[in-house]
Amino acid sequence: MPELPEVETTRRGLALHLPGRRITGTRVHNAALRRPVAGNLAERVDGWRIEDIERRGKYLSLELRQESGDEPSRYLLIHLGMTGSLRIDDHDRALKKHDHIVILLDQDLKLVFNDPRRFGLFVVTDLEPRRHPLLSRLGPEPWDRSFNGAYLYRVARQRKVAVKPFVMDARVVVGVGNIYASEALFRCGIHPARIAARIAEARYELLVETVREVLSEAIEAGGTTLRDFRNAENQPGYFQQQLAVYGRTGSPCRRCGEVLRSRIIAQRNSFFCAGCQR
DNA sequence: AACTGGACCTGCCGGC
DNA sequence: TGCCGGCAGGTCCAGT
Repeated sequence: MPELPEVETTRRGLALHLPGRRITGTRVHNAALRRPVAGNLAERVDGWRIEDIERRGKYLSLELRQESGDEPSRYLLIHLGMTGSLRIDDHDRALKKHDHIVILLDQDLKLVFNDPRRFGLFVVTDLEPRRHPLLSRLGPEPWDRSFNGAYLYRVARQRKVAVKPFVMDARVVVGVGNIYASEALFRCGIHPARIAARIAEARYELLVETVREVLSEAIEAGGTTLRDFRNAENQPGYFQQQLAVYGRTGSPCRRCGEVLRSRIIAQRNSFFCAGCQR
């Protein structure tokens, strides 16, 4: 489900409700996520106040503080995996299938983590998120100045992989998943199977621009809803209407009319126009 | 160091 | 109608 735009959409929705809320309890209905949820989650977050919610790559971090104030912060690191979602509900609203974790809040609210495939993560830590092992080796954010054509060109020197898995590698740049990799590469005319080391710096400059463009537009549209993505207010995203290649195998390219193709690259289905992309 | 394939899960869709 | 295979938005790890 979520790539960066869907995670950012979720963050923005939660940011309207969570800051200032006090955690009054937790319910773990199924701890078997990609890693088991800490058995002592309740005692580690009970009574803490949610200070802020941030995003790093596809991770969300909730900063928690004690009411007293001078203790260091504690954090909930949350990853939505392929099918995860977070929503705010009224306290007594019934749970749904795959609602694995519930964080009870004051003002009769609750934060609910739902994840059918359970590839997501729900981690409590006293480490600053950027120092946590899950996040410490992440590459730049797409809008960081350090993410530029020269950087991509340099990093690609020793890579023999195709450019699509290259830009989907979170150590290279965060947030670009299977949908937006295909879309960005289409927009800048780079063939997804082209070897990363065989792309000129100028074309990488272009790729940086189109990655930013596609992600920004998708955030504007509230993300892409293929099957089940919902934001924190339970509304779908609308970017799927603007997808130029993803999931459009066999349809005509909107730019040149050629029939769009797909093929598996590095175990992931990849969509492109053989006429527009080299 | 970098790449590959497999593992982790459930739901849904199409074909028979 | 039901069963079965294939596929799905993401990482992570072991083996090479």
